[in-house]
Amino acid sequence: MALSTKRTDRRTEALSKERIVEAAIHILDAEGERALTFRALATRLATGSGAIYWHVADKQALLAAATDHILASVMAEVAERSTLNHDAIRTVALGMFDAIEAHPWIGAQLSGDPWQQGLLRILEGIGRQVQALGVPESALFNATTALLNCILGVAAQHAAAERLPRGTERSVYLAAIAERWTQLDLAEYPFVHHLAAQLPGHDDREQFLAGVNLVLAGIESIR
Amino acid sequence: MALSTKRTDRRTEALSKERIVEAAIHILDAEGERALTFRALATRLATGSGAIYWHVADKQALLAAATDHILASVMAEVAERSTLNHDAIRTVALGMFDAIEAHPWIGAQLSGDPWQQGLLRILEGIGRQVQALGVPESALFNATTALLNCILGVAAQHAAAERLPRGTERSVYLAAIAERWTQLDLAEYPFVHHLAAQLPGHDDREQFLAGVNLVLAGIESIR
DNA sequence: CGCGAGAATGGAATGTTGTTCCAGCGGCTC
DNA sequence: GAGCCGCTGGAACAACATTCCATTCTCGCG
Repeated sequence: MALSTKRTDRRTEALSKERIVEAAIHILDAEGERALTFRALATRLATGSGAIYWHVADKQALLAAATDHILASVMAEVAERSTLNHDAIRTVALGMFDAIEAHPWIGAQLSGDPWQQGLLRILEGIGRQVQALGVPESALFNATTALLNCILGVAAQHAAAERLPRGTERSVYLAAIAERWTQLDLAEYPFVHHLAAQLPGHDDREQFLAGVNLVLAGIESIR
Repeated sequence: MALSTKRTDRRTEALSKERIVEAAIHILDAEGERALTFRALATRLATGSGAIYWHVADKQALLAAATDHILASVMAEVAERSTLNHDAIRTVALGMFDAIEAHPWIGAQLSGDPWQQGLLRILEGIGRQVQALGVPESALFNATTALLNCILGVAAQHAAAERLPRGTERSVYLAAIAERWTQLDLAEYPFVHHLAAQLPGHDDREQFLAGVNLVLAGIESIR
């Protein structure tokens, strides 16, 4: 009986790539990117690091799998609210924005490896709509990657914020940046000074959407 | 005399932040990002790692300083060919593109920390021209960061290529990506398949410029 | 001229990390 | 039951960023 119980336990809690990825995501979300080590992961899964390596090639693959897991659910959710063209693009883009905001470590992953599996889902989702918009063949690639750049941009921004000590308030962070900007030489950096003033109280989501709209307007003009 | 000679030598080859940064850039350019370790740096400077730490806070600061060093020279060079508005923006942008292509490790640095000193130079350079373009106050920030996103996008792409084993041919790299794309499920990724066909023989610089032009066109439309 | 304080140096030591290695266990097939 | 194989857990390893410290060098002051 003891044996059978143990076996059941084993089966129930059997190690698998999926279970590993879920544990990794939990650590990443709860304690940040730096806290994800194979030791921490092994502890949380009550096993050794060697066992994890049997399921996952290396840390990069683990992070890629975790990112893909999140992005897949983003696209799945977005796919339900089926809209068309412009609105569809905005919906996908905002879905990405929210995902990156909720899991900032994705930002580092995406900007570090933009052609990884996960982003292809987004490329596909956006590209189809751009195509449906009637963009000429020759400009398809450029228009789609321009939209992707908006996403990579916000990803980079959140990746930077992610590296901060845990629990830093967003407003404090923005204030610190504005502070640094205003300390620059006014004669040399007049424009940056100008921007610093409106940096606090700045809405990321709005900026992101404005960027997307700008690109969409540009696409309209070449259609 | 021996003493004086030794002292002179010391003076000539005295360690300084500048000399350290130059050595770091040399290693980064010659052997890639992964090769830049404090050991390698100490060896190249014929000193110990402790001495380096006296001049540089940590590795992040070193990379930031190296990046800033390059970006400063980019802006200096661009400033000479003084043009206006659209052309000035394109000139700055292309200068950045060329810099990232020549020193791909900058890509990783920029996308990892988009608000670092170095990028502010670019922000300033582009922002002024956007302002001169007559963009309304409320859209200034958004328009400028949208242009920056194009640069961050190409930075991320080169950062990914940088991580590859040394000496990988660009065409081979592109072919490998196209190969991966065509192996995706055609039903699920029709658009990616479509793009894969035109991925080899694809001109990065042109794509970059097209993205910038798209954003510029969008800016025109809200002016 | 000497001498002392602080700047600067070089290399050893420390603590983590990703990764590899291996001895063994459990279930499966003959 | 014997033997193989997928899988496990944890020890061992190499590399790294960073810290520490004993020593040397420089320069200004008495």
